[in-house]
Amino acid sequence: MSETSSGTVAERISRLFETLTHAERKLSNVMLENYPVSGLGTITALAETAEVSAPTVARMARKLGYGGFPELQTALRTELEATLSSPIAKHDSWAANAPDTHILNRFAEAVTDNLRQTLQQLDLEDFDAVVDLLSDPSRNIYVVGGRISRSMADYLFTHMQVIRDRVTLIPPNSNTWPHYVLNMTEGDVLVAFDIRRYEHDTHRLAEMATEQGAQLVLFTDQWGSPAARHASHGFRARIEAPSAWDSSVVIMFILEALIAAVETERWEETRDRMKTLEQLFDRTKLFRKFT
Amino acid sequence: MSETSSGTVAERISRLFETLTHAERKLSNVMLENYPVSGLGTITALAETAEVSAPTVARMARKLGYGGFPELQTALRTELEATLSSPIAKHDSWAANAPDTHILNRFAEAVTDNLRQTLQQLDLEDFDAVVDLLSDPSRNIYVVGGRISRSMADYLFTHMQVIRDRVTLIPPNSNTWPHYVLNMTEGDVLVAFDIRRYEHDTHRLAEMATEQGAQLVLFTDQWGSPAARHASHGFRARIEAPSAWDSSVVIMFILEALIAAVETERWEETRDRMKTLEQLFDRTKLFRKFT
DNA sequence: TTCAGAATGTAGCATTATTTTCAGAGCAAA
DNA sequence: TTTGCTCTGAAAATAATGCTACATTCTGAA
Repeated sequence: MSETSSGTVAERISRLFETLTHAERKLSNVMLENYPVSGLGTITALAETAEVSAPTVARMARKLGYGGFPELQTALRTELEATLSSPIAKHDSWAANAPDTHILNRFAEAVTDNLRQTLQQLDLEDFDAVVDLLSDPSRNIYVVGGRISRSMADYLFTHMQVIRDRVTLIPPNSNTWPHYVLNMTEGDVLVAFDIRRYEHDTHRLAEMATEQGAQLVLFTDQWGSPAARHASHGFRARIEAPSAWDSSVVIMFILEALIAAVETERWEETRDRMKTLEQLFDRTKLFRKFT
Repeated sequence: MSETSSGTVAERISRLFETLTHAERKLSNVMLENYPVSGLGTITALAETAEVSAPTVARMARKLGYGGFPELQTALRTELEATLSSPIAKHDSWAANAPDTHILNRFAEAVTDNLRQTLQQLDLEDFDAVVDLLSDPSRNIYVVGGRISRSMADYLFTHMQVIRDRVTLIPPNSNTWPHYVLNMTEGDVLVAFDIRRYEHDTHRLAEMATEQGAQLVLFTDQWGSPAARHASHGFRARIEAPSAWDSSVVIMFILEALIAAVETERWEETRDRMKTLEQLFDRTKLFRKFT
């Protein structure tokens, strides 16, 4: 079944993707992005959209097992006809060829529900306020996670570290926490993750930090962590999933939106820092060669 | 509102139908019959299907208010595009009370697009095969991430560690990697994350691991990492976001779905392990009290 | 760094599609 | 039947599309 010359255009692209070159991949993405309409215009139009040359498109058509671009177009039209004539069918399931009951589809359903519900009740003023806090270069930012949410904390830390100075990741081992609290002062920000099962230690840390005058930004689930009473700002994400575990996808989503917003807020500095970082990486690479 | 030059192609045809000539009516019927696909081929093909001449088709396009046949085709494609993308429920906006342009809404749009497109081209056989690999207790599992994707690796590791034995998280420092490769044997599994910018070291690790007989499961982006050539199974996630960074949300999604599937596969063992884990946590807590 | 080989784009050409021109067919009215 | 009109399609002219050959650029290995 792995023959080149069978299946829909999209399938063939996916199947051959590994063997495609840089320009061809760029083209593939454009074709799949607005499938199949983007492939129904002229070869020139498609080439321009994908920012590749027309011959590249023609070569790709060959690679996919068609005699040429027009032949590929005919295939697209045939597919489209079949799709349109079959009743609703369309977006019943997310993953193609998978039954609705496949874990991927059930997960997709759950996650988009979570996302919708979370956004519905998310307080925009809170969001913007947190962006301001995190953008303020005079504040120290501390990030801490729990047993599972540690990865989220880590993710936020990695990105914030690029964007700005004075960001600290507090390690998961709660023995060391007092040392960090010791350094917190009025106006500092503690970003904490506390998803069920809520961790007693996190609660304590929040308490101590706010007593030191730090502001608490709390990420929690729809039931709300007990630490919430100390929080100046909080995000309650829905985390339900068809699994024994909770889903962190929505949390990740909010994090990324936050990061993007902070980044925009301080774009000048961020850009400079990113540039410098690139250079430093290059030098590291060079350094390695001589080791 | 009865102007010729407005509305969809179908609407215009209906509106003008009475004024159309014999040959033009024959043509109209063909066009409406298999709308809009029949109009997307060449003018000659359409003419032949309708058993009229090509000039008739061109004249008709003019009558409908278009500059020529190609212009009519463009209109058809635009309509089609709108039709195909709208069933996916154009959410007016995700976050209540926020303008569409708020970063949260733009992000939500991008992420759901990413999710949809990723699932569309995701290979289910690959997915199921990876679930089998990760469920097989006789294999050692190694997990490794890059500079950013490290958090993803960490997240997977944390969960897999609960579910099963013999899971190792390879640290980000590539100096130590050979030590890990040394231990890999036939049938072991290396789960690697390589999102752009692709890291040369990761590529090398993949190479060495597969030479040792390990199977490579690779998470990458839509452009595909160079390490993919060594991969037995791969997931290509779309990572575009309205930000200077890429979005890891879809990767996280796939991870969670994988984890849920593996968990289901070996539910008996997982349940026992989770129960034991709970008890261990309780004892840790107790232990603390006396410290 | 240098070099070979692959990948990509440019330019021109062959092909195909579209439009225009024009002659003939059909039809209604005188 | 004739006349004049519109409609229609054949064929030529024009425009565009898509393909091939070749030059340039890029990439990766030595």
